[in-house]
Amino acid sequence: MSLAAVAPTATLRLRDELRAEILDGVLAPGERLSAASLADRYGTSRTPVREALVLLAREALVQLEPRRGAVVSVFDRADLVDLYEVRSLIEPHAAGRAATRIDQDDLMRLERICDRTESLTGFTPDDLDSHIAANEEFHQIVIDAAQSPRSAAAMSAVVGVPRAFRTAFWLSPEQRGQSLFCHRELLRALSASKAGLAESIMRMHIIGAREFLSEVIDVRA
Amino acid sequence: MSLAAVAPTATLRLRDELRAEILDGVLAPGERLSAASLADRYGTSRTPVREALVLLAREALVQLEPRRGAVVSVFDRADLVDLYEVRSLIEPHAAGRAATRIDQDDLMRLERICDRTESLTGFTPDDLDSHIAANEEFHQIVIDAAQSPRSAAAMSAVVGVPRAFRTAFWLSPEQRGQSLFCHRELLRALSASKAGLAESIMRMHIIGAREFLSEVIDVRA
DNA sequence: TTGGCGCAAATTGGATGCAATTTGACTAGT
DNA sequence: ACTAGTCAAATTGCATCCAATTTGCGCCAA
Repeated sequence: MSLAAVAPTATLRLRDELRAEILDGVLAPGERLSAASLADRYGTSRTPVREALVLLAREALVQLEPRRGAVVSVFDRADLVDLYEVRSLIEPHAAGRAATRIDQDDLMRLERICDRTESLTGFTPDDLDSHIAANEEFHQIVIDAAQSPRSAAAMSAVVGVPRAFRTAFWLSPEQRGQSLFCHRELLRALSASKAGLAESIMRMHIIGAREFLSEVIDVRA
Repeated sequence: MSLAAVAPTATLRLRDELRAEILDGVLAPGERLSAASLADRYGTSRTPVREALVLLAREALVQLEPRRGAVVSVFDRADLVDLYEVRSLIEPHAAGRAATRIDQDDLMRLERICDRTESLTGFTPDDLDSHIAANEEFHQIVIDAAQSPRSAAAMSAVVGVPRAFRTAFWLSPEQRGQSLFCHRELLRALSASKAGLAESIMRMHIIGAREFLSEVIDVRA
């Protein structure tokens, strides 16, 4: 019966929920995460909590010291720039590979995402969420299409931008326009199997986002 | 009192031991890893075994399917090329950053490693191990010196070359020479804070290794 | 003989219990 | 008043226990 959505384990659910809460700022940077209280909060025992924390430590979202528990990682401007620098290495590479490997089905999915994004003209919280989700979906499809397990692994160890920054990004009409433009151009390059072009577009896309976010933070700080 | 080597937890010891055994081929690719038997084998309970497996899954050394346990990942030529392609993105970047950030102490450690490597002229198992260990130490120092947590995280999600390949590499006198040459040149570039040069040397170093290993595998297959 | 069904054994994921370490508050001494 | 020392409470890491799912063997029928 179809793709049989296997019941996700409590560990994975907790990992996703905790990641969301950390990125949303519900769990503040520097906050200590006691396994017992988290287990209580989510209605599970400490075992899956511990395993989820181990996973999040690999994503650099929490820091885990032996015998001393976990604290939510702080995320400052240097981290953001660092993160985008690594993304600007891996994702263009993935886009280039994807150009010669992506299938028609994924191309259509990318196009639908572009169409969906274009129709979102408002700035309501719902629209923001849709933008963010669509963007993540788009990038994930490209990474998967690259068929490079190590690229995917490296990316998953690196992503994790606090929602505050993502929101700032999508609140800018100019960034929305640029992002959609890049996605459309990337789609064309991928459709035409133009690896070098796809790589370049992705690099511009990522570095552009980095520059914008970097400025936004500067203004705030 | 020094860096107080905190007692590593059983989880981390198991992670390291299992990783070593997987890379050494003691645990064969495709082999099913039952938590109970591993716990028995290492004299612990299943809890730390499970946590170690979760960690190794993030390094792509095992594959973990919910409710169905873990199997040792297979590692073929495509994996090796994929791995080195990602390394060739991240490590040169790290080397470039390290050039303007590394301190005198680390430079001296790198130099000592080069000296140590140069004195290893034999091809005994011990010498091979020393080569492999020295090489890993060298690269790790550079990555740490880059002071880029995301680069370090991305690398740790990507490394893990089966010992058979590493051995093949260091059994080649030509590769030994090239490797030492690259390390010495990299050391000079880092000492002179020449970021672009350091990056280029590292890129050549990684891609060179990839080409050699790729050929070796072709011959075998 | 071969294919499908069913039940038992094995195995996983999660909960709980326990010893060891850490935390942090209180006391005592300067 | 402030620092050092001590001891109890909290918390971690690991072992063990239990329910739920998967695996694999045996049986039966075609």
